[in-house]
Amino acid sequence: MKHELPLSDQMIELAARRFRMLGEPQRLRILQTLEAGERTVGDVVEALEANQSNISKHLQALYDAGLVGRRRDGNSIYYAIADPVIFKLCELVCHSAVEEARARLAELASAPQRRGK
Amino acid sequence: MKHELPLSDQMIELAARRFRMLGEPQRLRILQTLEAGERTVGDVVEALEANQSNISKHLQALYDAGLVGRRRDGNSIYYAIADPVIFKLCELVCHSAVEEARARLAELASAPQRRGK
DNA sequence: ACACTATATGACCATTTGGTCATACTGTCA
DNA sequence: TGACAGTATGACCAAATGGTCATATAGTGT
Repeated sequence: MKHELPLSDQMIELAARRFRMLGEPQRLRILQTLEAGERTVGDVVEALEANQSNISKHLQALYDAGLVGRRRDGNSIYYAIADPVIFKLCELVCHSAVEEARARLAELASAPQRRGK
Repeated sequence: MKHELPLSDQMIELAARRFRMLGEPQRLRILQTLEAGERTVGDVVEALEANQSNISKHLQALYDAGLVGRRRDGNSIYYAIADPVIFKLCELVCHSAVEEARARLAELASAPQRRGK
């Protein structure tokens, strides 16, 4: 049994930073693209039919955050997931999000009290 | 064995929204405050020595996102964690963040190639 | 050296976001 | 009803963020 003492502000900041990294749809798509294995920037650009600058910047951000690794091979740079825990996180979030949506729907159906704005 | 087919854009958006909710230090602090049990807005304000508007808005956001629930009791409104998976998420993120920081330190110590900007 | 490919980055803009103040709303009690 | 406590919300500002264009950088092959 361990006490859950409040996390230090540093820790909070660190965790928030990581969550924020995962809080962008485009970045989630990129990570999803990398799930099958390492990919070059161009690969991702093509897969997502996106802007090169855009992908490059997001990958840089993910790299700075330590969520992906990279290696150079000739002209290309291969990015890869650095920490698979990412997918565990996504899985958990998706499940809970779906559950929540389901619950909200049920609530709407039975007692139509509004919740959103 | 199940295929990991790409999540729908809707799903991605939903997951991103939730991650974004967790991507604010102040909100993490609020959730942490609620970890021990339901609390009124005022309780949280006091615990975090924060601005009332600020807390109220964050709680509203968390509520809209379905991360917390609420009930009224007289003048007060009690907020409570709606989905404990939140803490699992935080735990995972904190672990991985710490690991990553550790790795970065080790790397710095041995081969001082810079990573951040 | 030159041309070419792949990636990174600075500049710029539009949008979003969080914080705060003042104020409105809602329930309680006399 | 009026005074009060607790909470929500509109208005405003400053800062952060994402997207895109143009350009810079780095490696390859001739």
